[in-house]
Amino acid sequence: MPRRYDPERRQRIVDAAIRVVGKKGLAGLSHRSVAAEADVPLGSTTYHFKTLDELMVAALRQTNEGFAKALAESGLPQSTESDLAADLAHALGTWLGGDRTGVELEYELYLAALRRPALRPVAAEWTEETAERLSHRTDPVTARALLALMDGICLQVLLTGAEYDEEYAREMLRRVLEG
Amino acid sequence: MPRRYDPERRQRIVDAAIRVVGKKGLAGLSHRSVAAEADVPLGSTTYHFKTLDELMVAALRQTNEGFAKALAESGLPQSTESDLAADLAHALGTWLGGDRTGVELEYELYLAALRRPALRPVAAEWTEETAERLSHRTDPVTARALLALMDGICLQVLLTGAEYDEEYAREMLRRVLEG
DNA sequence: ACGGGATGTGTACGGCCGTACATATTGCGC
DNA sequence: GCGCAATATGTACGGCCGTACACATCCCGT
Repeated sequence: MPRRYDPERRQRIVDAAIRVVGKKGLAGLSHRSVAAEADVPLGSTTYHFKTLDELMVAALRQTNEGFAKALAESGLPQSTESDLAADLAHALGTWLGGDRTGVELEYELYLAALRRPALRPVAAEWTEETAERLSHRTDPVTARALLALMDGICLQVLLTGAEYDEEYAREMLRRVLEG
Repeated sequence: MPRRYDPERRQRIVDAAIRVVGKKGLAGLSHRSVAAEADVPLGSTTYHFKTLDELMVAALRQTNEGFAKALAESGLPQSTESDLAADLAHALGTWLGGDRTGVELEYELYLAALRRPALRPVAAEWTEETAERLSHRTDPVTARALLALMDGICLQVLLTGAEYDEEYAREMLRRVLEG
């Protein structure tokens, strides 16, 4: 039974976990399904992640970092001159416009924290970090409200199947901003 | 094996399902767990609900109705004179203030619609109905934004473990209202 | 009152799950 | 090179799951 040393085994398992959640949903996540997706034996997933919660934490962290990077690349942090509401509405549009698999995955992991205490610190961390980024262009309290509104709008789009209306989002974000 | 005719069997099963989700989370919902909670044999749950999705739909509908009734009793629909933002913020406070089991249950079922197409019409229906109620005191577009903001605020409270800040909620709702 | 369809009940099967563990291989400090 | 800890692998066990099905019982139209 030949076996090679794999210094990135852990990372490959996390990547596989994200793919599994994207394809089959969080309910389809198991040590076995991840092992199959990552093409590693069952014992390998249980060795690196004693608990499914541990694996979810790693996956959620990774997806959060991915979104944060995408948000940073959209030029949001800087440019204190442009219209923040328009920028946010546009970023949301870009995010929701393409393949929604990533968005659904993000929210599914994010919302799993409702029932899994282990995930809650990660979710809270994410909210805090993002609010802090936005705080460069508005006050912290407003920043949190902007995030809340964006979350709510995303959920409405995802749950009702409605089209994303960027103008509507911009207008409502503007109202919160210019209260 | 004595067995009595039970004309409310189906309703009892739905009630049991809601209790199960409240206690063990959506992941703990199964034909067997519901049957045990409702004190009926396994075959009874599979007879009345061929699919778990069917059972979830019934449960989500019932919790939605419960919240809608609570919201109606809070006197929200009428009283076009009072401050709508304050009323909504207060209702949210009441809802979040007591036992959060009900709130978590509501959101868990609500958000399950992300991955379960069968639940999405119910979730969409709920959003539409509630927005329509609010439309009596503002325009429909603003009503949807108010709902989105309320959802986002609730999620932040539930996910970050922060205390609910009614003043903050009132202020942000006011901004959306008076934009 | 009687027959058929709706409802209730118990049991069994195969499948996926988490976990545990004995065993094999590898890396690395010494 | 040696040895020990870290890592990798395969297998097995018990548990919960959805589903199916045969059979019992009951309601209701006629």
